Amino acid sequence: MKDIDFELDQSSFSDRVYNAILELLINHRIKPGEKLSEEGLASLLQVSRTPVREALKRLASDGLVVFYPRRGAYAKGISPQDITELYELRRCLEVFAARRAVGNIPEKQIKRINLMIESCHLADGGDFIEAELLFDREIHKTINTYCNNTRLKEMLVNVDHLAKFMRILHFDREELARENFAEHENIWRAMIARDETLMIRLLEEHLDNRKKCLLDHFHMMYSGEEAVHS
Amino acid sequence: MKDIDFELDQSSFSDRVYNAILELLINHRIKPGEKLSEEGLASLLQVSRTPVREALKRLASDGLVVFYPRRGAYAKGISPQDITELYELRRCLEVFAARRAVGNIPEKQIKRINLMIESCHLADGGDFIEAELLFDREIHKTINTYCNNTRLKEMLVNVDHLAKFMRILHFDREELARENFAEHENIWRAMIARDETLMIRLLEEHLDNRKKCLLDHFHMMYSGEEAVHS
DNA sequence: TTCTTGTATATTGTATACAATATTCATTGC
DNA sequence: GCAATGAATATTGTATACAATATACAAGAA
Repeated sequence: MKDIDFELDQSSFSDRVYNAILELLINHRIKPGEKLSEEGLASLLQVSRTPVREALKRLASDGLVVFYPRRGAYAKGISPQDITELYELRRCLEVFAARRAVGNIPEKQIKRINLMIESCHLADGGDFIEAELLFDREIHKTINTYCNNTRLKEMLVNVDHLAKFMRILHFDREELARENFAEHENIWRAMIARDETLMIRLLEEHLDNRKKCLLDHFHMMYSGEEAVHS
Repeated sequence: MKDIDFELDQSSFSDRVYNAILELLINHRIKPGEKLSEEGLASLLQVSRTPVREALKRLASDGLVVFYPRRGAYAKGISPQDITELYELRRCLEVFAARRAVGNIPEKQIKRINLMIESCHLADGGDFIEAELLFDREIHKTINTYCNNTRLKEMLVNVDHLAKFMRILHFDREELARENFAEHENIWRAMIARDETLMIRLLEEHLDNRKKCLLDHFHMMYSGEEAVHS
């Protein structure tokens, strides 16, 4: 008999704790600079310190957490320098990935995303924000899926997590979503038209805009201070 | 009184075990596909399983080790696909880093490297191989140091480890060193002349050559097989 | 008060213990 | 002989124990 794979949740405590803490960081339930006590997280998540420690070490590899010897783990502090560095790296990696993905995306996926764009055009207010988020995720997922490079995929996921973590606060969510959508739509149209040069230009502009936006917010919020809870 | 930092070896067992296993992998004392028993490494390195596990998890994040749930850690297997993917990623990251480093390198460091090039020209045989290795390391270290992007630096170190790990066997060490040297010297000259366009072209050619060289060796050694100890 | 200094407490880094799952290997049946 | 089965063994994943270090806080000196 062929091995019917029941696939009963292979994920370990370590993995689940990793994802849980990642969520806490990305949703800003844990803020930059905040201490991550092993015991505290262990009792919060109802496991022992061991899987918590493994998760924290992994998050440290990801760059979201910093370990100070014998003093424990802290959520990474964020400085304008960090934002600048991250977005420059992101630009490098995403442009590379997008170039590789162009011409690799199956017709079905193209249709799927075109439909999501339609939805955005039809929706408004809260619905638009929701629809735009789905479109945003899907376009990034598509580039990730079809760039055909395993390690690059991991790095893209990583910079994505870092970017989310650094997106500390946004005032006007709808305005942001509108800007994001306009930029993404243009990038997407260049992608499916296979106009690589245009796509790269638009993608670079997009990321530069997002970087600038983040930096402006950062400076407005923390003018004078060096870093957020460094 | 100013804090005179005695700096008495902050490194933990975890760190030292990590470096030890990394060495074993890079020097091919542990071969691709080989099992990495926690108990075995623990007794080899005279520590408990805990720091070994932390080191293995970190190496897994680095992509040098693969974990199979409840079955343990294995040195990553190598396929031509892996080599191709790595060198394409390396090209992306190193070109980016080199562009950022150009014009950032202090005069003193330029002189230092120029001297190392001199040494290579003067040396021959085993001495040349030795001198070329030093020059190779120094040029990469220089790009890493002056690219001014923390996360990028970590990624460069990572792809460098992966590249070393995949460099399974080389027959003619001197011929390889000569080729490497010629390419590196040209790249370096373009860098200090601040001819970015030429530098990028030479760097890309260099990495493509190294990739091809590795793939050729791989195919010669394992023609027919799918991967090395996958 | 403010700055030391010392002690109690808490937390980390590592070792060990233990339960759950893989692997090994001998035995059985074909 | 070879595949299937199952007990014995080994290894992993997680919990706990323990020693070393850091933190917090109280008492005393400047």
